[in-house]
Amino acid sequence: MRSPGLPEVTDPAPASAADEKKWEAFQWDAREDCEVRQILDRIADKWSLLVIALLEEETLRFGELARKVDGISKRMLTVTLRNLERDGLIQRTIYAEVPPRVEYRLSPLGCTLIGTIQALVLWTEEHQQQIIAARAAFDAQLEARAEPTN
Amino acid sequence: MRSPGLPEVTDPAPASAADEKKWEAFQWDAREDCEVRQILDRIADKWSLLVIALLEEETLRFGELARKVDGISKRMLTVTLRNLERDGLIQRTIYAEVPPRVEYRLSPLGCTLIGTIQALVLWTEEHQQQIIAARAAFDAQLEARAEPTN
DNA sequence: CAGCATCCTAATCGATACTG
DNA sequence: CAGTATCGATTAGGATGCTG
Repeated sequence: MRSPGLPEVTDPAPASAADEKKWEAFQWDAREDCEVRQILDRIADKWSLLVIALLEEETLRFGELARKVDGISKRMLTVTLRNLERDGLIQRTIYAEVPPRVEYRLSPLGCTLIGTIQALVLWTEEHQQQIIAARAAFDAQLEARAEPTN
Repeated sequence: MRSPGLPEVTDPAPASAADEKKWEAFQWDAREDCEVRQILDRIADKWSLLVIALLEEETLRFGELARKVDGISKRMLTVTLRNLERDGLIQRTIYAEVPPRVEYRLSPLGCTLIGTIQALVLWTEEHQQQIIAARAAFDAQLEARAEPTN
């Protein structure tokens, strides 16, 4: 399903960046195979946000990334980097040295994303206490409902 | 693993919203069980972004959401709505009527997210052509490399 | 060091049937 | 209408071993 080879461009001219208020129409929720949703899934996936955020600051090698992104496996790091590279968000530079060295950095396109990602992570950091509290309250409600006579 | 019951608050005082540049320290990439990453995974998941974006505009019923979010199953819509409700991002109102009616709307906390989500979706819409082109180029490279003599 | 291939488990998700 | 419960299929993802 994620086959290469450019799967049909349904919407040919959406890149008019000028109008900030295209939201009133709000037609992007339509089809499942809509490009926007596919791309959104990619950049918002479990590891991509992390990797982009890290590369936002500095160029990093594969091993450095592996160490910084705690919990990621070599396989998933490879997959994530490949996807981001395929989408043109990061650039991969191979240095022909004796111990192979490969560096990853944000591409110009990727750089246009950092503001948005910063905002998202910042929002999460600033509201995590509220969310944790909300979860606790919700779970308490559930338990109270589950064992009313206990 | 996603057990209820408030799983340990490691970071007790992060809600200082004033400093915009806490990014220089950049310590959020640390532990896998970090709250920020868990929350990020939740709101950035396949359906949550869609649902939040839809509720951003208007209050909607279960069936209306099901129709608007093309491709979602009843199960996933239920799961997504429950998660968002548990995180305190949406509010669920049950009307005791003959044909049951349940309405979902963004909570005040959820409303603080809409700007960020708008930005993310907007970015995707504005850059989708570039990404599609990057993918095509990347795939072409791969194929050229795979069959050099063919 | 970087990273691909393989195997295998665990989690996700969709379809269906049933309930208040 | 608005879900819940169950089951089977699909996929993501981790561990490991091998290559340039």
